Amino acid sequence: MLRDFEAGLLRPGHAGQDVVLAGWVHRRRDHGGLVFIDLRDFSGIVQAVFHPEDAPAAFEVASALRSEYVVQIAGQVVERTPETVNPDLSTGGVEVAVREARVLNEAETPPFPINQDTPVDEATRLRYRYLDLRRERMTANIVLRHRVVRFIRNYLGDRDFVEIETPVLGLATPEGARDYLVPSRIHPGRFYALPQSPQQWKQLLVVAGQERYFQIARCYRDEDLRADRQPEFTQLDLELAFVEQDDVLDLIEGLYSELALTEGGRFQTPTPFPRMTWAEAMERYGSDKPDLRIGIEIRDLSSLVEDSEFGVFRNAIAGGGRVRGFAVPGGSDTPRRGADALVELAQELGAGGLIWIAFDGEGDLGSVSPEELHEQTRSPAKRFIDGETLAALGAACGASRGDMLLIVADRDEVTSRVLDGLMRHVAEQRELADPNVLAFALITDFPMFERDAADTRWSAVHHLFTSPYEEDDELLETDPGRVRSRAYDLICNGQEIGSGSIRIHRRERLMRVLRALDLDESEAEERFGHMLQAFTFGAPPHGGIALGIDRTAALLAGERDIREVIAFPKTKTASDPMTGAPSAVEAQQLADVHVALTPEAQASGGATDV
RNA sequence: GGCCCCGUAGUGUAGCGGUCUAACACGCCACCCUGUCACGGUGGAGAUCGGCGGUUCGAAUCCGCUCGGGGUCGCCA
Repeated sequence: MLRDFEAGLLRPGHAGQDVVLAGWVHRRRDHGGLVFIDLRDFSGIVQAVFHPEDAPAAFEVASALRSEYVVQIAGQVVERTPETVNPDLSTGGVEVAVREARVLNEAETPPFPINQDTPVDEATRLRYRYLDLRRERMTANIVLRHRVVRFIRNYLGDRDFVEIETPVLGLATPEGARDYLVPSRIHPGRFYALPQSPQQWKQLLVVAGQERYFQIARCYRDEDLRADRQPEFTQLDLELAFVEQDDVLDLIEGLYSELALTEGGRFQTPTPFPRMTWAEAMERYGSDKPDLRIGIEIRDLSSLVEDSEFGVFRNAIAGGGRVRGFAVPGGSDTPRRGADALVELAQELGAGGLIWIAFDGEGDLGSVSPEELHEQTRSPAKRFIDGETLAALGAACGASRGDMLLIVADRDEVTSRVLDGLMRHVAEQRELADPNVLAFALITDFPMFERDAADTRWSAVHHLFTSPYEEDDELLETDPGRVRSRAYDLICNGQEIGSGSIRIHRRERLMRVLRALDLDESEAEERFGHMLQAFTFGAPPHGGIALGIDRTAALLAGERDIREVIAFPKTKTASDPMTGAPSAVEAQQLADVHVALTPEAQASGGATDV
């Protein structure tokens, strides 16, 4: 070994010991006649002192050191005098009096500071990712991610789960996300697809008698990216035989609450996790992944205004819609311009408009007469709404004076989307969500089907193998939109963390669902024949869930962007500025796999000639 | 694929038609400094303002295209 001790572990108890350390020059402080080096290794930082009298040769070396040089030093651990102790450093009680020093490698001046957490352009960070990862915050994030995965493996291993790998080269499927395709050399014109998730494999493993399967699985989707989306990402995938919905939910709640306790100690994590149906979540929050930290709920105000002379309200109700809204605590301080911006946001989200009602003053709404309340309230709809109604609307939303109501009148689908968007917006603006809280919840009973983008046919909300509620079975043929499924999500702080379901394990039932989706038998046979056949050989009832490891790690690291917990992420255009991937390939490589480029692809730099 | 934002020394920013011969901080280089720890002091080097084209007497600044990065909608069963 080039060292016999780690820098970050030195404590006053080691005083007097001779140690050899190796690491990077984190910072150099040259006092002319005395040089301090902060020596950094994976374990942390310790101060090394170079005295010209005590070790002239080492002092010479120290004078030549620069940031990120790699050095080896030998010297004695010395307890610092009280006035020179550095309380900000875990090793601040000691320093190393260097006797010998050796440069193991020199370093160019880094393109951005390694020794401080300053913002740096994302592309530059990725181009020098190995330097970016040297920074303390990133090092910690990567370690945290490791700890998260290790915790999961231990937790599930302790509960008799078996980790099983599934193929990366699989069958392409037309539905769902776009596949990453891999051409076959041996089979001209045929392609593998990289897995979007191990969904079918895990069900087949349960059919295979693996009653408790899990995998930390890499998944690939060729779709446009976001801050919380990468072309390749990692799921905790798991599946169990002979379980019902609550068994899976209990397992996930146990796993995540203990994970948060162990690796997210700086967060407050309320337990048990609230469970609510999709319908309840949509009613109370307008979202299937509400941020429960915000603490605001949507209320149905229709009955208060159904006789209103205000056309906006009356027409919405007459058209089968409702009037819904919520109170923004302290929101009456919103300036006119801010209110206009909210109206604009509501329209962008698809609403015809937005009624805002600002109750000025303070105290209960009832502390003044309805007439006075009306007078002290600002709202563009004021002349259509009398004082009593204002008070009633406010009361229904739990508002006091000083608050502001945001009200939308339309079909539920619209009011939910708009109010959810508005709620997130004002919560962000007003910092209503406590950053020190992890507010998990489990959402159940998702609808089974939704209209596809073109609104021409029904498509599965979760996936094809999700089990509908038996009691909704007759709706499969009559009213598919009302069929509820045994699908569930784990959410946290307004984000979906994972999603799963109890599966259909009988062939006839699967065929019935496929028929509801207008898939005929031969088509189904072609695409899912292996699954349909597997189900004929005694498939046990089963269910599972898949959870986003990247999001989980980001949440526990307090990071917004999953790129901060991925060692080598890709940019928004799914490229890697460091390696240059994806790249053109030699013409021969394409020929080997029987692939020809379109003229457009060639023009944009496709293959290179051999 | 649509919409929006960003691109100025190594890094982060300022400048937003002429006074820019482009400013500031950190970093870098040199010298000084024996107890600092975001050490301090003095001096210095470093950008033709992402690229191309246009408007203008004059462009970092305005316009178009393009490249790169980011956000968002679509998309992501």
